[in-house]
This record gives sequence, C-alpha cells and structure tokens, in this order.
Amino acid sequence: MEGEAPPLLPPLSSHNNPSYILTPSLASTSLHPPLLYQPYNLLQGSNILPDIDWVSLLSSPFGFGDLQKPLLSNADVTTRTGNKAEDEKSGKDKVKSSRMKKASRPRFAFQTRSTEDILDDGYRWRKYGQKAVKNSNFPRSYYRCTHHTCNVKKQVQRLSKDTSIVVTTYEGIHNHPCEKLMESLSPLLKQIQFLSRF
DNA sequence: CGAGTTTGACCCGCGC
DNA sequence: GCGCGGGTCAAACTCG
Repeated sequence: MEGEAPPLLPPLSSHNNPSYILTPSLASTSLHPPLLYQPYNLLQGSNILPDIDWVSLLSSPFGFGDLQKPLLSNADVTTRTGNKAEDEKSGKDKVKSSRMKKASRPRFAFQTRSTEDILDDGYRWRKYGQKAVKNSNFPRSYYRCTHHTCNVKKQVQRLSKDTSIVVTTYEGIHNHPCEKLMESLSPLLKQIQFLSRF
C-alpha cells in the first residue's frame, strides 16, 4: 500500500525560493535520485554539509539499510476504544511498538536555504513536539502528516552554524496524493481531459 | 468549535 | 543501574 505512494518531492512553494541538497547517503539511494531535488547545486562546494551529524540523523535504527522491508503494518493505525484506561494502556503499547518499528521506516533528509522554518511541501502537517537539541542553538520541531491514514513524520531543524539553512528529515512515505499538488493540477487535468476528446 | 500549537512530563535506547 | 539525550504524548492554550 504505502510502497506504491509517489516519492517525496521538493516543496512546491516559490515564496522562499529554497535550494535543495541531498545528503551523501541519499544521493546514492535509488528511491530518490538527485534529479528529483534539483536545483541543489547552490550549496555544492560549501562547507555546510559537515555541520550536520548525518550519521546520527540517518543511521541505524533509522537508516536506509531496511528499505527493502515493508514500511508499515496495520498495527500503526491508531484506534480508540473509548475506555480511558484501556486507551492509555494501548497507547503506551503503541508508543512502544512504534518506537520498535522505527527500524524499518525509510528516512531521508535535505537542506533548504530559507528564512522560513516551515516549507510548503504540499502536504498538511501537524506539529506534535519541539525539543532543544544538544549542540544546536535552535530547537528541533516534530511534525506528523494530518492525513488520517498517513503516518509520515518530519523533523525540522535550523543549522546553528548557518542560520539560513533548514534541515528537513522525512520519515516514511505518504500513502495518499499531495492535496495541494492535486488541487493545482486539477484544472490542468480537466483541460487535458477536455482536449483529449477531440 | 474544530484544528493546530505549545510545552512539561514521560518513555526508551544507549553509553558509561 | 544510572544519567543523558532524543522522541512522543497529551492537556492546555490559541486562532480562525
């Protein structure tokens, strides 16, 4: 199911004119070839990359080694019983199991040069946490996709050494189309449909 | 009033 | 076993 979802695309908005750059490990993955993230040359040759601890960000248990495995199971879908005690218990079990499952979720990250912390990537996100991170002047924000069946998360953090750089880390793959993309494409699709009748 | 944000508390993994 | 750091929860709050 989730495996059929389209790969993540760069943010659609142009208001903050972000530039994209792949991590070294990402550039070699077949899932997200570099061409998806062009233009990313703006940051090439800079000394920005070494500022990020890509190893801790992307390595085990969240690394790319498990890309072949199924991404999610039905157990990831949240259900409520209405019984508070039971929900609390299952909630804790869920936390436990979701933490255990992280090992099989793909993660990929890219940097954007932007004054905005929140990049408009076409999906709707709900913030569920913010933490101060060691060795960083800026907090890390945690977001979840608001789509009810989607379990994708992302982390957003600004580099302390270059405050114009925002590091966005995605975890998981959307199992639904991008709302804004579909919204913007629908007039075009209608026109194509109309023209194809001739 | 519903959706989203804030923030302190809690849980877990890991290194020592 | 303990402490630390990262990730998540959930109640309270804000906003449209």
